[in-house]
Amino acid sequence: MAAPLSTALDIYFSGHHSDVKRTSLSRKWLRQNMSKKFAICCGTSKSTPKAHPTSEEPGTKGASLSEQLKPLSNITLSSPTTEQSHVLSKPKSIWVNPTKPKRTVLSLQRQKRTSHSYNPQIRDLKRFAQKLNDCDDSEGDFLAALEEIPQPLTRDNALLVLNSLRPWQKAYLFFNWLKSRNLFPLETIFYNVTMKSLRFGRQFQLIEDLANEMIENKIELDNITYSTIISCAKKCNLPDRAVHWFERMYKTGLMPDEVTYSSILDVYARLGKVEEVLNLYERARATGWKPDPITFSVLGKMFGETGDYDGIRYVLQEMKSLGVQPNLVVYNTLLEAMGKAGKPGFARGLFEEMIESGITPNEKTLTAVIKIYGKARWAKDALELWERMKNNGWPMDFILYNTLLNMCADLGLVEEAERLFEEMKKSEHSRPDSWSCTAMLNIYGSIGDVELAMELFEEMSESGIALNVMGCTCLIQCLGKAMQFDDVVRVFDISIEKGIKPDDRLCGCLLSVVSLCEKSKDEKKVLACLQQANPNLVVFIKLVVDKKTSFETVKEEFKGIMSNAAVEVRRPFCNCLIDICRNKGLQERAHELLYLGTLFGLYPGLHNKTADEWCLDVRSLSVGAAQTALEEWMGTLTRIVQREEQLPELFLAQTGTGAHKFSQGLGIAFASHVKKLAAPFRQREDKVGCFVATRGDVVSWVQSQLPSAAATT
DNA sequence: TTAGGGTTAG
Repeated sequence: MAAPLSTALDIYFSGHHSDVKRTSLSRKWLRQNMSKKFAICCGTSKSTPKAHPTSEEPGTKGASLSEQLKPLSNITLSSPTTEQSHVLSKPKSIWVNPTKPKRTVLSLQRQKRTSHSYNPQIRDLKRFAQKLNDCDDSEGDFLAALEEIPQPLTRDNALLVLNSLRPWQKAYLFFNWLKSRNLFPLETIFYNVTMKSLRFGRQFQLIEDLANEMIENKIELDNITYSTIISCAKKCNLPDRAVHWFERMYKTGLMPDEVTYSSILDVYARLGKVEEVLNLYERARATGWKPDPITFSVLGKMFGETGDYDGIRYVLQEMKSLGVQPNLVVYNTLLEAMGKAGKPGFARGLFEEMIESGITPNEKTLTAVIKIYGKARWAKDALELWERMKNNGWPMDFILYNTLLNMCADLGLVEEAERLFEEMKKSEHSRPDSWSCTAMLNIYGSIGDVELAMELFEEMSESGIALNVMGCTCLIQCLGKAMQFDDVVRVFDISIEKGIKPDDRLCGCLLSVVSLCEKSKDEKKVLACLQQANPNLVVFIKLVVDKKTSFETVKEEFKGIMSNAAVEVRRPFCNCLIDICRNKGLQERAHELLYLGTLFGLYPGLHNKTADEWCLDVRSLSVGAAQTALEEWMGTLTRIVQREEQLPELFLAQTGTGAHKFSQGLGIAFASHVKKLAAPFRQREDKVGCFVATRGDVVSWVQSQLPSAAATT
């Protein structure tokens, strides 16, 4: 039988592929169709999958709600099956009768809470509940204290007490006591209140036990029950259980209201199932639902997680077209999302719009915006905002303090950071912690001030602030650059002793320190550290620096090392390995490594070609890797000239000015290598870190390198 | 927490 709830949307959205193309397609589709009252065709295939409806939705009349909803839970929520992929691969143009109302997927009415009348005993009961809260946690003491309960213990009185008990253990004990006394039937609300308490204690198993008990005793589970179960599963990082209960809800014929619905949207969003979220969202919208700001916050966060700028704009556009005014949380979420999508300009606009609308930013807003300005290196905007924060007395907390410190590190604002750090020391609620110290170590590392970095390191152990893995990395990097290898080893050993677990970034840092060692005794010491952190990496280094190792072996092992490393450290790993080889005069191996790095996609955008201009962009390369890339490029150009193939008018090599104002070494080293190779590039005066050559320059350079060729022309 | 959903740090 045809799936009753199926519409064009079922076929279009039933896929479980989360690739970007489909997601953006879905959204595009959503954008175009949201306001239309009927579904339109969405496929071109001529064949009709039997399992799906064509122009009608047959078989829905008289079907139970549970049956009607089955396809939704099966098609939308469960894992993909061959049948579904079949459906997906053969979409069919279909029309849905516009006069037929959309089948609902959520109840537009939020579940009403029962109102209770004023309880004249409220003061006595509150006092009694307080006494229970104050008594010892042991079951015996609690039950003894219960003997003094004000009489009579009516349903309402019991509920009031249950609601006032905390922590969860006491509420749970009281609930079980009520059950054993059998004074009155324990209806849904008693379970809901108890579950709420259990949720605070993250006791998902107990909540699930209670839910099963309700089912067994035929006590109705309502929207509040389900949303409590789902949000607890989410809190306990058990998305599968959240989905399970959501599906069960449909199967039993209970329609979720918007609270339950947005809660499950959030579950899917956190699982990264963008398409499912959009599917559910669209379906609900199509039945006339006007989502509230919480839903938009969920969507905004989801798009932020994938840095999906179009998605964020879609959320804004939806809110605008539905006349939903963003609240503080929505603004915060969208600002955060804009940051993740790398759109500082739009974030700034949104922030100003928020202020304009009369909303006062809180700590989270300011943390998001300061972070964005810092990462974008917008010093002017960051400092202006900081000033505004002070002038307006906007709220600060220690996360915001630490974010300001990180911003200072990003912008190289050393004095400002030091002032702020001192201010934190004097403050009552925002004393420096590991994060603050890490930011300072980062700053001292960036300006290469080993003394200040080590001073802070000692100060930390005196004041009992633990060094974390990132602080350790910053400090070791700083010591390495200062060639203080014994201190590198000392800091590393202390860190391990104190229980720091080395991560890939720390390994990358140690690897870069290895590349700085000039004496073999230093190299040995640092390699011994690396041996503890990542023995495989040490094995690989030995293999690579051994001339006898074949390229095929290097390639195989390279693959293993890189696939085991976090994505963000793969390129730095490769850069350092190239540096190590070059330092040992193993140029050929360095070229092989650069080739492998390129092969495995670690250097996207290294070469950029247009008809008029070829560009070598070495901005993300280390000195050795950049030199290797330049040699490689000159070799390629030589071959092209010799073969008399087409060349563009202009050649460009970019080193950039260094991502950080303290790291400008690459341009200098590159320039000297250009000179050494007598390559025809000259540094542009108007643009630092940019080297240019014309076609004529390159051709004559090649000819000068090949005297015999020059003689014949 | 006063029966249920959303937002801050390398």
